Amino acid sequence: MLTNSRLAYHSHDHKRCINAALQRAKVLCDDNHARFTPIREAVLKTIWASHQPLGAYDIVDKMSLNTHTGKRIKAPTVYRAIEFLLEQGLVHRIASLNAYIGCPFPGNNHNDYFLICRICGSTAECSTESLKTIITQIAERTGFKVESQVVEISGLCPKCQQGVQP
Amino acid sequence: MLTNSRLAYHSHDHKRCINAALQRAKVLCDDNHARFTPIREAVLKTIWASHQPLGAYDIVDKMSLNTHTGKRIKAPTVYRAIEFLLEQGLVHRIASLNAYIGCPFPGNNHNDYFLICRICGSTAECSTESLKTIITQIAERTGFKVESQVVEISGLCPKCQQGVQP
DNA sequence: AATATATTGATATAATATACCAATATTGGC
DNA sequence: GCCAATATTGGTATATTATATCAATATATT
Repeated sequence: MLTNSRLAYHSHDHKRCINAALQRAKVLCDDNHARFTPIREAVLKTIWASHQPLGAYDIVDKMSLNTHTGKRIKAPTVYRAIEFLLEQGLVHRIASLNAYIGCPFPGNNHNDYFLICRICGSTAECSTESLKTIITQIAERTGFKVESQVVEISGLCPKCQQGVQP
Repeated sequence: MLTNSRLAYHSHDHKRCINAALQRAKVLCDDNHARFTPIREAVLKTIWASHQPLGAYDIVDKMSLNTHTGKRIKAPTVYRAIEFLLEQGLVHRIASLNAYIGCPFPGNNHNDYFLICRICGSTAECSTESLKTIITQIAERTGFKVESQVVEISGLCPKCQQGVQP
């Protein structure tokens, strides 16, 4: 099983997460002959600022702060960057939150699901064949052909179970 | 495993689904000392008009048509009814579609997931311990405590796999 | 019947997402 | 390098989904 839950739910040097994500993104886009433009990079960096999913307008706000100029980045620009990043598998949409989170292992076939802490919001991604297998088996018993899955688990992360304030 | 996939994906007398759902709702609300008012009943009936999840504003539109008066039902009224029906477990929200669907077996503990046909939109609900068990096991390996789950599977229903137009 | 509580009506507005067209930047063929 | 084709971004408007608020009405409780 692949997961970033140790990073998502425990203290760590998050700058390394960000740098690694940006580095991976560069390589992956290069491989795909896709253009990793400054705006797309900035949006990805903003999303990776934490392990908590970020709404599109949160991204708009954070990026507008960072420009230090009068120019505000507009929603369509951010949504277009998100669309690109989703296509490249660099971010995921969390449907139950209307929010976006960086993918810690892009390029993998996405049998993934998310663990979303109800208290601190930190979200880990997990990827495992076994869940996909079970889902496919159950679905196919009814004659349904699985194409994609949205699996979002809400609950308490290890820290928040202990009453540790984030 | 509990599922309504046979009804959702095959020809049947849908009036019976509607009547059964409304009847179950009456009983369940009665048991819970919750008021199954005319508006709540009308919203539930509208949602049960098909096996396809319905957006809140679709419900608004359909109900306004049905009144035959000048009075349009307004969004907040519908959302309040939906909120009530969600609390009673009579309908579910499909997060990936921002839409609502009737629960075919309310009162059960909800380890459920949804099979959503990409073509015709028809959606079946399934409930099985095994999925919940797997999810809980995988999550707890990382120290995460599961509270609730959103599992929405997209793909092709039996009919649409055969190119049958809905 | 009188009061408290719950529900609905009505308006406004928040939050999320997309359509559209013009302007600019980048790529690929020559 | 230059030009045309394509992709990206800027900017405005608007669609879609959801909630806040307060008044009016209906129901339940005593």
